Amino acid sequence: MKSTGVTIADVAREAGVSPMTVSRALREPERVSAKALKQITAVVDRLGYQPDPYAQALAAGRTNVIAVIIPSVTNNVFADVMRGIYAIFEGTRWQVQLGNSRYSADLEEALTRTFLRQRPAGMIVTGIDQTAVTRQLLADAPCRLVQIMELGDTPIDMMVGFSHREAAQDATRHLLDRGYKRPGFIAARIDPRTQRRRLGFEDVARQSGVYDPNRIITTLEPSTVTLGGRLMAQMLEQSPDTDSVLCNNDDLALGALFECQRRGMTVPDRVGICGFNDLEMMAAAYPTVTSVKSYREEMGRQASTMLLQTLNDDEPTTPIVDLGFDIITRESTTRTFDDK
Amino acid sequence: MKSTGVTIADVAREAGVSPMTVSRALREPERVSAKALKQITAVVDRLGYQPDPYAQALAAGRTNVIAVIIPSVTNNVFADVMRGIYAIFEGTRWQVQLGNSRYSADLEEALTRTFLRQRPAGMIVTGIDQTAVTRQLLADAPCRLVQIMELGDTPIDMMVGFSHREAAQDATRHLLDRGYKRPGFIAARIDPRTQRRRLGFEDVARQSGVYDPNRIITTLEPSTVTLGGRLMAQMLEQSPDTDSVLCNNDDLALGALFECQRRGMTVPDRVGICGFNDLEMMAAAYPTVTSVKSYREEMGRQASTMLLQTLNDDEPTTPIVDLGFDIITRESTTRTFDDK
DNA sequence: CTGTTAGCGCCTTCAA
DNA sequence: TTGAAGGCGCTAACAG
Repeated sequence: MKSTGVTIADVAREAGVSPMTVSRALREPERVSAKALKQITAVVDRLGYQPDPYAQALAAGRTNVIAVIIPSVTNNVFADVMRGIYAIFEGTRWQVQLGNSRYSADLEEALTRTFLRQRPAGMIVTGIDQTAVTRQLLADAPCRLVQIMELGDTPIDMMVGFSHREAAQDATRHLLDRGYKRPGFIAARIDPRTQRRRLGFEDVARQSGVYDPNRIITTLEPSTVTLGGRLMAQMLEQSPDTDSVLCNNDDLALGALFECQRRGMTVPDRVGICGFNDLEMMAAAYPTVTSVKSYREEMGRQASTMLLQTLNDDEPTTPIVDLGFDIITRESTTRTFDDK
Repeated sequence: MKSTGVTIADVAREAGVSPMTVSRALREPERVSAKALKQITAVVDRLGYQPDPYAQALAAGRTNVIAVIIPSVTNNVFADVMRGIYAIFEGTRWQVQLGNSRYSADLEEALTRTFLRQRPAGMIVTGIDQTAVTRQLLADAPCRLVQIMELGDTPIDMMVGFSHREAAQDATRHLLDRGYKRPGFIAARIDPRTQRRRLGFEDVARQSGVYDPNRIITTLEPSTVTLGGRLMAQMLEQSPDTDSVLCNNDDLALGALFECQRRGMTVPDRVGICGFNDLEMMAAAYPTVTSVKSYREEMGRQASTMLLQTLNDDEPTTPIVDLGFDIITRESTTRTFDDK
């Protein structure tokens, strides 16, 4: 079975040059005479020649594949990151290939193997908690790599992210600064970043003398809005005096918000809610909730830009980029029709 | 640059057979003697041999790529579909490759070309509104194809979806059945499916004599929760007596819900809200809103299953599968602390 | 059941 | 600036 049928040899014949010249004309046009180039370009257009990526990969020993591994395709957070990545590679000669590790280190290892076998031109992977084997595979890989989402002291190569622990610290401080005295923490889908956020919460809660393990509720279930409601309900039942919650993400925060409304508890007066990521919907929520803004699309863009630089034999100015975060508070108008 | 370094020739040498036998052992183990198979398997494991996918593609003239084209990577709807697709192809020898057409028919055409050049083993594309050129490309493609999301009379090959127009008709009828008299329709990101939903709304509104163009608000902007709030506000200003809205999707519906709360309008008493897709969050929303449930993950699974059947030289029982939809109403408890 | 032969389409290397 | 030779790693097609 042929590909499109038209090969580099066809073009060469029609253009009256050797296949090699066509190959060059396509990849290094400046190393081909203007005359031949023009000739070849015309024939390529006329015949609709398209290089076979597999033959290219086989012959050249390298590819135009940018392998990206993320833990979830349904999570908005990674969808935003991917948007940033696609934005940068769009229109370039590089092809983004997505792998979904489904929050499993083992699956990630298998995926890494699969990808590496394709000799990608570059890789983007999520987080810093790869298995030792995966880390080794990546370190030995004959391509450049960016770890995204988090920061750490031992980057495999390059890194773009922010400190989830610090972000959670700041968010907790923010709650305390706003006058809340008994903050809680709810989290689902315990991945490494969730853990670090919990640590950040605990850091500040302890420092401030408001730490209470009964106000920390976590579960391994995947995050959903519904689950946010359930966890909030559980919180209010086991620690009824909880006056605020830091939620591990915005889905949980939204669920918590709905649960408060269901119970007729005013937000943010009776209960303050702080989410994480500041997804678009948080800006529209009413009553208003706070959230920790992460720069996800920018993270994808930054990582891709750095990778692109290395692909052009250019080093990025810094191998580690901290994108930071922001606590976003919105006008906290209480509902005018308050409950008793 | 070598791939892993170890090739089929290395395995063959170590196992004392010809490369061809190794190749066979890997792809059609039953056509190789038990002894040779065992021998080869051992060597493969010991050397960590991994076939080079590019060499395979080049030599065999076909690939293990399943090309998928969707219009958005950030839209939850497609994330769910993708989850279904990944679920089916996970663990098989097929590799899913995702393309993002960003709601552009031109980009879709370019993407189709790019994918086709890779001789995919199968394709999944979104919708039925491809350009004539794209349709032709797909029709001529040397692989099987499933169109998803919608149904139509002229499938290119196979099809899995549901009727958006009928769904919107039913949803509108549902609002009227619940006693609402002045339903509106809001939509953003006018894609073909959105158009069909609007038609469905208009069908029933006209039939029932409640059609009013001032209660139809659409915009080309992408859907967001914030935008849902804005459109709802606009609706209530230009047609203050609107008593219900069919929203083109759940993001808009959520925004509309928040806007109603901001204005102190009770849902569903003063205003009924119906979304589209029934995303997970809709189950948790309070006050409750109705939504048209679409079977997105199932759609991905069904499409993939059908494709898989054809890849195994098996025809699916039907080339066109209607997955239908459901109107999901939740216990519509009004808030007990009502406003004036 | 196994091996031989001959490419797949392109690119690297080297020589002209 | 151009071309010839050779091979990337694998697999069809055919013999044996």
